[in-house]
Amino acid sequence: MSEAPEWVDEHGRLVFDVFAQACTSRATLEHITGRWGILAMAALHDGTLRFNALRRRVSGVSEKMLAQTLQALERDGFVHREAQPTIPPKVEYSLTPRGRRTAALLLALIEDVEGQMPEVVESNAEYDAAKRES
Amino acid sequence: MSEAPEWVDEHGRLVFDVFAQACTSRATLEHITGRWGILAMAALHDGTLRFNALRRRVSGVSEKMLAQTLQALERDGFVHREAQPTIPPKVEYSLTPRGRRTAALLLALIEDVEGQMPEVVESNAEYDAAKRES
DNA sequence: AGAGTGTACTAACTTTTGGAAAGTGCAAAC
DNA sequence: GTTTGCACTTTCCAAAAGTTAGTACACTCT
Repeated sequence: MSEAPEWVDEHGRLVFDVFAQACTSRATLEHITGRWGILAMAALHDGTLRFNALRRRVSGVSEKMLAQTLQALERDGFVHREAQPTIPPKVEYSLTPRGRRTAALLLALIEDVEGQMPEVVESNAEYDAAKRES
Repeated sequence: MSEAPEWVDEHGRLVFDVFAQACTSRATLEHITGRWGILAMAALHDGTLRFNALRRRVSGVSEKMLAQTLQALERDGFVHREAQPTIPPKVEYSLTPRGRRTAALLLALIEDVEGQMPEVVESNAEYDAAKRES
């Protein structure tokens, strides 16, 4: 049975490793942790959104980058795209079950970061002060 | 008592919001979720590493980007830098307690992604096939 | 009725960023 | 005594991101 998928080694373990330069998992990780990926995923965790609604929620994205980001996430199976061929067009984006699981982790991360921002701001000030006097 | 810090609103809630374009929390989030930030944090979660050891672990980083990434993480208080003024120089990087907490979330995310890579690869293939026939 | 706005993009162009290579200054190994 | 390693910084060019304009049509406002 040489039917075994290529992504397990001789011991049956997954061979994906983000620390390996050429591993495809690194690209996938970048899609979801990238500047806009993480925000798009988090925004969609609250529910389905249309393209421009998403664009307003993720303030600062350009249309080009949002489209590009969503295409990557759709290709990886995190996001579902449903287009109605009406005029004007209506396209709805939502998370797949897999995407929802991952988005939950991203939300936890976002909350962690927002929560420790006071310390981060203080840390920044100390670092800058220390460097200025050197 | 106008001693109240600027980062709480009139109801005592934190005002940091990564969805707001100008919020400093967005920059901080990018430092840890950026291409190299997440890998550096994850690598340091296993223990203290020197600059070049870290560079070997995070395969593919240029020296410039690793230095830049570590400086941002140190400034934000996620990473501690300890330099011994010997010749040749010896600089050790480790996570701060705060950094360790955040790194744990990043590790969970990395494991989640590595674990679903088989589905991702399949999803990629379907997406590409669907697009090719259109 | 004609102008303006909204929809979901793509294409062309410009600016910013990332990476590759070389420089630094000295010491230990070969 | 030449190569190697250390922890970076600087310079330069390619790649990525952002900005702007265009599409084709419908609905709203005046």
